[in-house]
Amino acid sequence: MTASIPTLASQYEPFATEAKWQKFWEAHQVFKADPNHGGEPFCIVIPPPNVTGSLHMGHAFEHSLIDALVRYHRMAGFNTLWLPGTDHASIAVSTILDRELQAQKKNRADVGRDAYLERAWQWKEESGGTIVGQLRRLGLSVDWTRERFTMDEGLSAAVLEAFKRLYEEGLIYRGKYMVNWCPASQSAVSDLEVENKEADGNLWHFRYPLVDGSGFVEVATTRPETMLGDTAVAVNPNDERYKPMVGKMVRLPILNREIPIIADDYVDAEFGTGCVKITPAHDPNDFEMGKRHNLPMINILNKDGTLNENAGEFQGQDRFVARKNVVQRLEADGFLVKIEPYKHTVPYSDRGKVAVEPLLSTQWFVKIRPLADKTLDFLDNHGEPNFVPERWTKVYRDWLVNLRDWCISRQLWWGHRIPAWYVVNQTGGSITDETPFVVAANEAEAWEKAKAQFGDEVQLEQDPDVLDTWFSSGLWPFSTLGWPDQTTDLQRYYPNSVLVTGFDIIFFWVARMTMLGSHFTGQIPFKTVYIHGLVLDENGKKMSKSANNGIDPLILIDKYGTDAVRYTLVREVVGAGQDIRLEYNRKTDESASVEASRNFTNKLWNASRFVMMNLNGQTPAQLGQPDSNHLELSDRWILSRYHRVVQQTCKELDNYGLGEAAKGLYEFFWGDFCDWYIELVKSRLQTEAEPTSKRVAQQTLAYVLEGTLRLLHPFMPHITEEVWHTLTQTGEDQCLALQSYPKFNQSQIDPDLEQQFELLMGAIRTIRNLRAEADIKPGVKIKTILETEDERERQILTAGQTYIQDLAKVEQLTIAEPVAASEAEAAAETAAETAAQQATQPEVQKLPSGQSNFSRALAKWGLESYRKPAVTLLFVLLLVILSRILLAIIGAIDSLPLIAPLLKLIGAGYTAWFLFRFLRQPESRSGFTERLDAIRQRADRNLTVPPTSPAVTTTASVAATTVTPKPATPDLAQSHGQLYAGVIGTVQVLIPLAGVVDIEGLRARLQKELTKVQAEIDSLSQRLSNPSFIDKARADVVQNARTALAEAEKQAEILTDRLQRL
RNA sequence: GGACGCAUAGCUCAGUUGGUUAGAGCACUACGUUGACAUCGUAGGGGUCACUGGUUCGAGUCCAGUUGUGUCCA
Repeated sequence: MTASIPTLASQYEPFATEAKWQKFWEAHQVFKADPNHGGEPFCIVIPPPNVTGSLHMGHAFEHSLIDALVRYHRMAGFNTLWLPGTDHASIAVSTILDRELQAQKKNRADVGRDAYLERAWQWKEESGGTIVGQLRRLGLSVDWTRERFTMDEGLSAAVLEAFKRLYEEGLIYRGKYMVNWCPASQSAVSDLEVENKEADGNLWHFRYPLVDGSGFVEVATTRPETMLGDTAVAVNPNDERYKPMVGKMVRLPILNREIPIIADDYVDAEFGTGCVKITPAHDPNDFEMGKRHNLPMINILNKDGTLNENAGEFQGQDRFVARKNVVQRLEADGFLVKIEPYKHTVPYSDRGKVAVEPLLSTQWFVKIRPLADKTLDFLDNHGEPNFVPERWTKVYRDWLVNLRDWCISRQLWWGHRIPAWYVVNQTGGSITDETPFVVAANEAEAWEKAKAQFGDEVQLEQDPDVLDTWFSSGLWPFSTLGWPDQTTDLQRYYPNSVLVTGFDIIFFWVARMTMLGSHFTGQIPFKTVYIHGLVLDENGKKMSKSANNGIDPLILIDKYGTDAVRYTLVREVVGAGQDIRLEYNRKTDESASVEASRNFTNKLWNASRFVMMNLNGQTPAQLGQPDSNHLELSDRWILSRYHRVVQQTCKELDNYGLGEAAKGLYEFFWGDFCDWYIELVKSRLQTEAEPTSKRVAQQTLAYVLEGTLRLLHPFMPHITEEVWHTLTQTGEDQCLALQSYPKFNQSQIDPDLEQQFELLMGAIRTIRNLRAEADIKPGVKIKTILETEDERERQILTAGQTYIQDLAKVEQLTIAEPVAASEAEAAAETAAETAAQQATQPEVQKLPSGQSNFSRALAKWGLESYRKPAVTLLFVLLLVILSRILLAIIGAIDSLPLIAPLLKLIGAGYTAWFLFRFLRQPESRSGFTERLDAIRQRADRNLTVPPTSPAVTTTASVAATTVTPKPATPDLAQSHGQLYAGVIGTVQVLIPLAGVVDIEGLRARLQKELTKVQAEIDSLSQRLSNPSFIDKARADVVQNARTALAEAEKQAEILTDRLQRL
């Protein structure tokens, strides 16, 4: 595949690119896992989205995180599988279909089970198709050949097998218990599908008369209509007030049923009147009490929430209508004591959005304790699974400890039908609570079992109910891999490596998987559980359907591109588990944070364009790795930064620091690579540039860009794939997604070098700052003097002088040792006197002590590579000859009286002129050291050295229009009018200005800086004068403080000096 | 009522085992269209680190409490 040529477009256009690579990856089965390949397995199963419509931002977020992890591990050499699929979502889909029927004034029964299921499958095809399309649009690196659905053939077989085994082991039972009844879906729901909401209600107080006529007891309730099902009144056995009444009977108003007063520890004597009405069929606590005291359990509700025949005159009324009527009747009969407003929590059905009723009914349950205990054992004794962040372990554990038996039957049609067949001929042809049944993996087996048990004449009917969806999703990590068969996939990829999911699902799903997984496979289904936060809306609210504040990821993808959206979501993550907030403008469908990511993709695109435009059509492979023998300062710096970011990125990714990794790459690429390195190498890429230097720059650019594309690939797969193909010119046989992830090379990381580079960048920033302050036009080239007493700083600045000149637009750069203050003053005073002499007698300042030092510095900075021995030799020879001739001439005419001084002067002047004329010829970096040598030789041999100027002048090499040696600072100040000044480290930055200078502005700026520095000096010296600090703090901390103080004092000195001169 | 988070620049958030003068992106101000990028560049302004107390030579960071806010559980 030929990638488009990026030089054509100056803006990245994501849509064609994304579609292209999504198609490519899938067509070439790039992500198809091969269990027979080598490599440590890395497997993640997708948390299957419900087939209830479309994906929301939470899915996009979760999938972006998973894909980053998966792509990273694949590139890092793991045998990687990411298995996609969807969940049938029994209740959710049923709710949708029931509403659809309701709109047609029909119900489930009207259409029949078969037609209903046909419609359900049709819905699944539509919604599942939408979702799978959206997954593709996200560019996920899933293995589509292994796509699963919770109700497909294999998974259904796994569900039946699991049910059968649990039943045979006595871990599934059928019984009549209190369940949460949802009148909307007319099904039982599990504890988890109930949401408790606080509501303003009332506490109704009633009087129940004692049968013996000795008075009343007063009870209170929030659900008055349940009194119709009361079968007792309970008090605390230790409650002195009621002790004499225990055992007596009261007459239940309206129904006139006689019910007993019982004593039970459960009753809180302090609450209300201390007397509690007991409705065993409609309250979980009352149910328990009812069992303890053998009370009758009277159900007063129909499945749809209306009252049944046990409600007497209220039969057929809706529960809320009946509530009013019951109260009215009690009031009329004189049993109502009072009504007080009361805040209480009401259980609501998560799906049906109506209040659920506790109801006694016959259901299927999983006996949870044995499963939970086994899972707890894995957690407590083996530390499995490992939660990231760790704090979720406690939530998970608490929940496992407090679990109650799990109601798994749902009175719905869409789902896995419970594999129990009732022998209905035993109970008159219909299913009752007492009908015997057989559990089997299929109907044939059921017949076989039933016949064996009940004879050949059996009549069977399968349980009409289906299983809770979580029963099948609890098997997902292994059922998708082929369980119960011992498939190659199962052996290779189970247990999974990581489960990535939201904390809201720990209870629903994670615990189900660990319980079922540990039971059926003897292993926790995943090593690590990575819990991420939620995507909050622009107001920090949880996105939900009911609040209607969801954001469709596709709207943002259409606007900014998939990579931008994915990158935004991942980048927002901090640590792990924290919620992320997505900026979003609902009026314009714009998001500032996604726009920032889009800009980043564009930056990546354009920087890559720049690099490719400057490689002369060569690929990174053709260019080869950066030639270590010819690396320049900036090359070694960016390579050091690059390897550092490789190291950091891998470390972060290994520890689930996805957001940090993404941010680190952003900063490296935009900051280090684009803002600094590319700017630094621009001059080396010109056609007239020195070929070796140019080639090394190209090699380094290509190498770092190619590596960065790999690093970024897990976060922005499409654009990196596109650019990588163009850059490397590889065909269809390869793709970035399957390249290896970069590995860092410790030997390339040079902290010392990076620190030195900080000084250079600081100097550049300071000069730019001064330029801006002094209102110097961006295009204007200026003169700049950098002064520092620190020889090392001078060396660093000298080594990077072309960088300073290039990036700060400096035409003439002087790096010098400052003169002492007293000397400066003296020099300033005598400036006028010496002016004439200076005008006629060019001066060259003394070079820094010892050339050998300087040479070593050059060697250290890698500049020695630019020495051209032959040229040097030739040059030195020329100088020697020239000197000899000059000396000979001078010597010859020296004998003549009076003329000697004049000739000496002329000779010196001529020498200088000649040298500079000559020096201008071979101007290039290679002439750098030679020129220094020349200046030094000349200074040593022929010229007088002004005693007041012990400074070095290293004039600009390439861009200099003049190489006239500059006088030392004070004189320069005199000759140039005013100086604009700043400080970085202990380097004084001076910019001579010809025109009018805003003295006050400069003074204010210097003063501000001085105040800041002074504050630091105060703080540091205070600390250092504290004996206990010196005593107790770590030695390096003390040393750092001393160094910092010294530097601050130097800065203060420089700034004070400057202020005085104004 | 219990548990777990969060509180740092106008906004969204970083800030490693306590150690220089607390950072980034967005927004804002000024200048700039120099042949990668205006979806850009350069520079700048902007913070009593929620509050109170404690530990420490030293606290945004650790401890206790208070306030505000969010989530889960009951």
